[in-house]
Amino acid sequence: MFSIGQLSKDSGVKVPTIRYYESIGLLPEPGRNTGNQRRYDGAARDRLRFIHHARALGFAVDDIRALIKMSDHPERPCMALDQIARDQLAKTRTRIARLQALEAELARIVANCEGEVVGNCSVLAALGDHSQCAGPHGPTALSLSDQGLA
Amino acid sequence: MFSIGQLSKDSGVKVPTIRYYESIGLLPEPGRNTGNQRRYDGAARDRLRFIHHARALGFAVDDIRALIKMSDHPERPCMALDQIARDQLAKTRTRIARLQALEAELARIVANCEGEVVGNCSVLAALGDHSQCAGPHGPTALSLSDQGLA
DNA sequence: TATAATCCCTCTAGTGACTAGAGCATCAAG
DNA sequence: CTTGATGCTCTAGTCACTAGAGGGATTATA
Repeated sequence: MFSIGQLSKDSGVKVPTIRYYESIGLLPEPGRNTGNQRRYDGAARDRLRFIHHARALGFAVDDIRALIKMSDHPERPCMALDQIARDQLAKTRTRIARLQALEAELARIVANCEGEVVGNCSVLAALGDHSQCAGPHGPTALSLSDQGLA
Repeated sequence: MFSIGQLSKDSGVKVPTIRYYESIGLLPEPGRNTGNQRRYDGAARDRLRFIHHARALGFAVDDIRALIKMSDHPERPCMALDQIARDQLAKTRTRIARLQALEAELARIVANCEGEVVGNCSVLAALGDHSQCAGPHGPTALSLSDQGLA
């Protein structure tokens, strides 16, 4: 049995984040010692590592909740589980593609700058005039929230 | 002079978002008609388009604020302005690189699945055991907020 | 045993960039 | 003059944390 600080070091998850995970039901409530401090066991550490790894791979908390729920039924087929992972892979690829389009556009904008004054700066001009864009970020092609920015 | 709804259509920015931009000082407060409704002119539309385009390229609101401020001094050198754009390009490239590392890891995890039951699912195993990872998302290599997830 | 440093507790509020909804006022068309 | 769309303000919610206040508990050292 160990303290929340020890668990934090073992797992790489910050102390407030561990408490946050408990508050949203990702981690079960642990036991307490006589001084009301949380005391964890190896199972808690394993689950927290699982959560941390999944978050590091970009899974949403809701996905992780679903993964944990499924892991409680080891006899069932794992199709739904794999599907969550495949969806995450697809989301990641979509994000990469969109960011690459932005990268190309930004590179074009930056390349045109000739280091003069603001008044005739090509960067400002490019930002102000959407029609100069060759890339795929037309008014409807990209939603901001899909860029991983929101 | 046109209404906020018309401005929204012209710019591709939703009505509540326009009001939000005004509330945080990105857009100047427009005039009102006798019924207290906002009335915009072409300059407002141009500025909103500028903001929209910059957001679509991933610039943070604070960056956009800085860009707008600089555009008020057309006689100054545009170095600082270009630097913001170059920083954005660098950020975008960093995000792409990190997402590509995640993509590789996810692809590896998903590829190992043989479609059986949850109990021996390789996806769960891979998520639970960080040490299986070949990629660069070690415990300290990636912070979650740097993935564009936060 | 006393004390100091470190750790832990709960609770509230803040982050970024919006989005949703309540409850009401105004406008444009027929 | 009515009706439906549009507009107004204000509050609260989103996501996944993070920061801070104001205290209590534990542990290491003197």
